[in-house]
Amino acid sequence: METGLTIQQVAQQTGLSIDTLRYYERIGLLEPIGRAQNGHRRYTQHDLAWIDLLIRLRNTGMPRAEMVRFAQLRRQGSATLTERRLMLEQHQRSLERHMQELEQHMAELQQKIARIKEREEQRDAASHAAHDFGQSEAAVVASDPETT
Amino acid sequence: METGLTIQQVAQQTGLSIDTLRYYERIGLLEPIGRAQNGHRRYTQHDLAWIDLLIRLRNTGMPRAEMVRFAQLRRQGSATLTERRLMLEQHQRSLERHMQELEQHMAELQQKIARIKEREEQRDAASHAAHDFGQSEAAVVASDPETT
DNA sequence: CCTTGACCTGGAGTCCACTCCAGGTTATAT
DNA sequence: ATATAACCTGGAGTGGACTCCAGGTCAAGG
Repeated sequence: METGLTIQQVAQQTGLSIDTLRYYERIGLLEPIGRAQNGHRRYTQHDLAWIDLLIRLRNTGMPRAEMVRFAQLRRQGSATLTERRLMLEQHQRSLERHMQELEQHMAELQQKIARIKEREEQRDAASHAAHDFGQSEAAVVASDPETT
Repeated sequence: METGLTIQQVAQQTGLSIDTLRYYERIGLLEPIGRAQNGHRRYTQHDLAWIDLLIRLRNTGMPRAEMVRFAQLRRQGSATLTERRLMLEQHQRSLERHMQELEQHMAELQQKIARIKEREEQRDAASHAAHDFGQSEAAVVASDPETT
């Protein structure tokens, strides 16, 4: 069985580093990868698909311990399908909540930016006024309480 | 000036731990907080508002170094308003991208869950068949290639 | 007077998720 | 024959973000 992808190829295709791939194997996120005669890893398409799922879980914030648990269940075969589905559904719900929070934060950031714009205009107006009336820069700056 | 919130009150109101509040001050996310006569910190509403912004930035994934930079600019007063706004706008754009990625991942998770459901049904059908034909559990499990 | 509770400081420890060695093997190119 | 490249292993190091700890101060209550 000399087919299969080298660790380098998998790194390129997945965007994970070679070290990370070996690390994932060490901590049990990947089952032991098959080897060529020379001892080098050879990844199957099957491995690839699993790695893609891992990346998705990681990028959606699933904690490492939970991913390890998920990987363990997978190794136990189809008897654990339901448990795995429940885990994913649970994760999906928490992701949904997280995304709603992000929306919220986004809106607040938007407001913050708007307030900064206002203050930029005030500042510029004040500095023009200062210039017109010969008021000192220091006094102008001091008049800005920098409230947020 | 004996007014202001104790560190404990701020911890409760913000959800940050007392240790985290002190830690944020150490690394320069918070300017040195005012003290009561006995040396205890007293937080103003102004501090509170700033902490809320920090939490928002943190929760939307701004890296610590960038937050420190932002805090430094803020200490320099209104002259840096524009630079700060640009930072926030930039951050907002990256957050937007991140949220789109999450949407994408969410959709893929959804598909994954659907495929697992299919396999659960297949498995159950197979196990009933096995039962009907007296086929062994082991053989049924072995017939599942566990492809994803 | 003594304890209790809320705080203080500087520094060490923890967890996560990698990332980087050092030293070794094997296959290929010059 | 040897150098280069691509791997291997076990283990140490890193950076971020806290979190915990030892030892100390201070004000109020029993």
